[in-house]
Parts: sequence; C-alpha cells; structure tokens
Amino acid sequence: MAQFDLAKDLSWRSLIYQVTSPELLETLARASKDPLKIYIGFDPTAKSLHIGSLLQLCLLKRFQRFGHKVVVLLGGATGMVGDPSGKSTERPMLERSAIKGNVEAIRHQVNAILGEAEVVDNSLWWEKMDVISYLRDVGKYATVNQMFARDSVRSRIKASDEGISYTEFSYMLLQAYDFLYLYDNFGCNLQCGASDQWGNIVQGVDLIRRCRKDANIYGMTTPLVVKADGTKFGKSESGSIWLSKDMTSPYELHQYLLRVEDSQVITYLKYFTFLEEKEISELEKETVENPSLREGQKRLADEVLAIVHGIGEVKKANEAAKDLFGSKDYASFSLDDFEALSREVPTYEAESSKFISSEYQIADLCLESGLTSSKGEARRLATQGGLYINGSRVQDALVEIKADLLIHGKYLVLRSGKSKTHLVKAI
RNA sequence: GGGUCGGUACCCGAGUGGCCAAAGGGAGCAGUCUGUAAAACUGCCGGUUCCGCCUACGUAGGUUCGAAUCCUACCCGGCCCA
Repeated sequence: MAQFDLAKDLSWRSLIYQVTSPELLETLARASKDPLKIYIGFDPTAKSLHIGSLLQLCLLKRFQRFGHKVVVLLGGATGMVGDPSGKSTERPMLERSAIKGNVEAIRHQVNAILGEAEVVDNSLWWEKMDVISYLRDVGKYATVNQMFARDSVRSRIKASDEGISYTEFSYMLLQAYDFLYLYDNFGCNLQCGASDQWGNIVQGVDLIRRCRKDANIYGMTTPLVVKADGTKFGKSESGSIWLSKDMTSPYELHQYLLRVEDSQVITYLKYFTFLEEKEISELEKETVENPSLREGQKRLADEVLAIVHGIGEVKKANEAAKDLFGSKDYASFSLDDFEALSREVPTYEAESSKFISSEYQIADLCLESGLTSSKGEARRLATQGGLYINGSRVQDALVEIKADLLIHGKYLVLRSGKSKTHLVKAI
C-alpha cells in the first residue's frame, strides 16, 4: 500500500461524499503516526447484510489496510426503533427475538468478510440505559429545533400525509449516543456511513463536541449506490441481493453483477473491489472499446464473489454460467454436472410420481418451482415466447409434463426469458 | 377531546351508485434488437378450470336489483383548534 495514502485512495474511488471537517483528509493520510478508529453501524433488519452494505464493509477493509482500527456496530437496540433516514413511511417493528437472531447472523457474516474486526452490539449499553438518564445525559445536549431541521425528519413532516412517530424521531439521538459511547469506551473517533446517514452522524459529532470538549472526532459519508436510472442498487427480480449464501446463492450474486450496466461498471469496480487505479483504468478503456466483451462486469463479479464468498466460489459460479449460457445442450450433461448446477441455481425438488400423473402441467411446475408466481403468469410467459424447457421454447404452458423430459430420468431445466433459470430435480 | 381532510392493486394516483379487476404513471415480466448492457418499440401485468367464476378499493355492518362509490360504527394517519 506504500506510497499511496488512504485519502487519495478514497478520493479517486469517489468514496467521499461529505466530511464533517476537511482536516479529516489530512488525518487519513497520516495513518501510521496516529491511526484513527473508525466505526460503521448496521441495523439488523434481516438475517443478512445487503449488497449495498458491502460498500461499507469494503470501506472498513480499506481503513484496515492502511493501518487504521475498525469497529462494526450492530444495532441490536436501535434496530428495534427503526431509522427513518431515507424512508418515507414508518417502519414496521421487528420482534425482539428476531433482531437478536439477526445480530448473531450478521456478526458471523461480518467476521467472515472482515477478519479480525471488533464487532459490538449496542444493546450492550442501551439495555442498561434508563429513560431519565437518557434524557439527562443525551437529550439535554440536543435541541429539538436542530433535530427538526434534519432532512430525514423534515421530509417526513412535509409529506402531508405521513408524519413521523416520536420513536423514529428519537433514532438520531440514539445513534448520536452510540458514537459517544464508542468514543468513550472504544476510542472511536470517526463514524462513516452512506449519505443518508449524514444527519445521524453529524448529530453524534455535535453531541461529542458538546460534552467532551477537546475531542477530535470526524464523520464521513459515502455516496449512495444507484443504478444507471437512479434507482436503488441491489434489487433483482427475485428481491434483494444478500450477502448470505442461503439467501442469495453465489451464482445469483455473480449473475447480478455480470448484468451491471456499462455506465456503472467502473464506478462499482471502484466501490466494491480492491483493484488498483491502473487496472481499473484498463478495464475502463476496455469497456469503451469492446463493450460487448463485458470485461469490467466479469471482473467485478469475480472480485466481489471472492470478497464475499471466497475464491472457491468464483470458479463454481463461472462454470455454472458456462453450462447454462453456453451450448445449452443439456442432454449431454452428466449427472455430476447437474449436481454441481443444483448447488448454484435455484433447484426445486419434485416428487417423481408427479411426472407419471397425467395431470401435471408445465404451468404447475413453473409455479411450484418458483419460476413464476402463479399459473397465469406461466401461461402468459409461454404465450409470449419466454418459457423454455431444457433449452427449447414451449408455447403452451397447459400441456402435461412427460417423464421423458427428465434428463437422466432426474433433471429438467426451466427457464424464463434470457437468463432466469431454475432446475427441477425429481426425487 | 373538537373540527376537518384522507386511507384505492407492488408504489404513486384517478374514480364518488351500474359501462370497474378499477384511468394514468412508475416499477416488474416477456418479445424484437443487442452484448446475460443501455436506449427504443411491442405485448403482458389479482387468481383461476379464462368470454364463466372467485378474491379485491382501511375494518365490520347496513341501504339498494346493484356499492370502491351512499349510511352507521370502529381502526389508522395528516392538518387545524383545545
């Protein structure tokens, strides 16, 4: 990492959106002399982090690489309240037990990706906090006027038909106190987050400055990751793209990245990989000159997969893709090939007896396997020419499935459109 | 607590007794073109045994031959007043 400093690294990657004070950049560059301790928080609203969070995880890794210390904060307590930032409606509250489970799942995930990072759950201190202490020690240092001015609050108040509950309104103070606590007890002096966290981060910085006079602390945000059309990155036809293998298979993650728009690939390469400037600019050139080769996308997909699931998965995902997008001569695949595929592609296990019954229609199979969400959708799909079985187009989804469609008497490949593939395995 | 406005399909948003499974937009899906990209154009877009039936317009009842539309109660939210 030698001659290149972190400030430069972050800025050519366009990872710096806002900073609380410009001095931060100078401090970043002096890692070896006085390392910072940075923290980023994640709310345990699901059993896994989202691909969008990967940007933050990579950011932490970048800090680690340059010799800074990192802490990951999991909002076991604050997750129960719900962050209003970037939300236009009040969020449903999760069960306490669900949140606890999520915290543990995410803890493992973070450890797997970051290695030896410190991971703390803020219920550690919030569970001991009583309301009066909170009001005296935290509330006293914040003015409602200021809190009202925050975008996250203002937008909800202005949206004439929504409003914001006191609970969500309080969120920013809770997060502010988290920063104070981590400053006092862990020595954290920098908080980062996505740009929608700006208000919350500033709130924390303000709080600490007010009650710990000589503190040197900073806040920084990263840009929001968007797709070419400005919508949120990380959603696919089957929902969110998760970092957990059980929720989004490595193959699906790989595929998602492979389909990234040309106009965004380079940005994403900077955000989500550790490739260096030289290499990325070569990919950029390649993307302009030979876009159809999709070198940028391929590299992005491989790199991210390696970061999230390890290098071993990269090969498997590529092989699965080669099988499914290559010859499409499924009949020549061996049983082993199918076994390997079934670990990557969504696979539906169907009772063999169904294939003997004369009433089992293709549409039933589409529905049961999850390829479509209703039989009607399967029929539409077929009528419009988007349904394939074992690579050949099927025009009528109401015809019965015959057992001889099963390759090796066992497998069948269902496809919708160009790329959405499900495997059916007879058991 | 009072007044007032509102709660419509994934989202936004029309509809204010039958012609409403509900305009329009967005999202999504498929086709053509391509490069597993973008844009563009076309089609689809509650379920189903598909010109029929079922389920849906906050919830529960009621009026009516017939209601998303009218009435009553309730729940939830906005705004104003106390």
